[in-house]
Amino acid sequence: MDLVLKRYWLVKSEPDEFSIDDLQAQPDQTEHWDGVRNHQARNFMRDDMKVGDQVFFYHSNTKIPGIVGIAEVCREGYTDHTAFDPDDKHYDPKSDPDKPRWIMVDVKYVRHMTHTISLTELKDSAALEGCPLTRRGNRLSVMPIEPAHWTTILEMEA
DNA sequence: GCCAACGTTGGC
DNA sequence: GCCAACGTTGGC
Repeated sequence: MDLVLKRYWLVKSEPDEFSIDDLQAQPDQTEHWDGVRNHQARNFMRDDMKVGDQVFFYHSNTKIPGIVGIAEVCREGYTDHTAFDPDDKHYDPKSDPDKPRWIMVDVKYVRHMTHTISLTELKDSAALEGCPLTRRGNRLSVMPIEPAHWTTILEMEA
């Protein structure tokens, strides 16, 4: 067995587009995380996200933005086919099927948080200082979470 | 390669 | 709806 440290992540979604409830409602509670069109976020999915990694599910652009649940990676990076579909919202005419530039992973629902850990609470936590999420002006839709921060956030649930 | 203009994200 | 913070694009 590989002795690999489990990694932790956070992914953002607008609940109007795709919420934690939507993920739970999938037939196998699994969905591909398509539509990421940012290179840094893409690189995380392509290079670093491994099956079994734990993922915070974050709702953005909503009344109370914050962490609403947990998912886990169940398939590692592969071509995001939506980039080739002219009818798709995230169509990228410059993406060549022979040389795909966009990548997605599959995530599986694990559970809801007992309550939303709001962005306000996250910002107020001294232990989370320096976390990419609470950094000003952060727009990354996929970001790594340090193990210590993961634990801190879980403790905020209680 | 610089940088202004423009588009998007996302909190408020 | 506003606007700050970025990322991307395109002229030069």
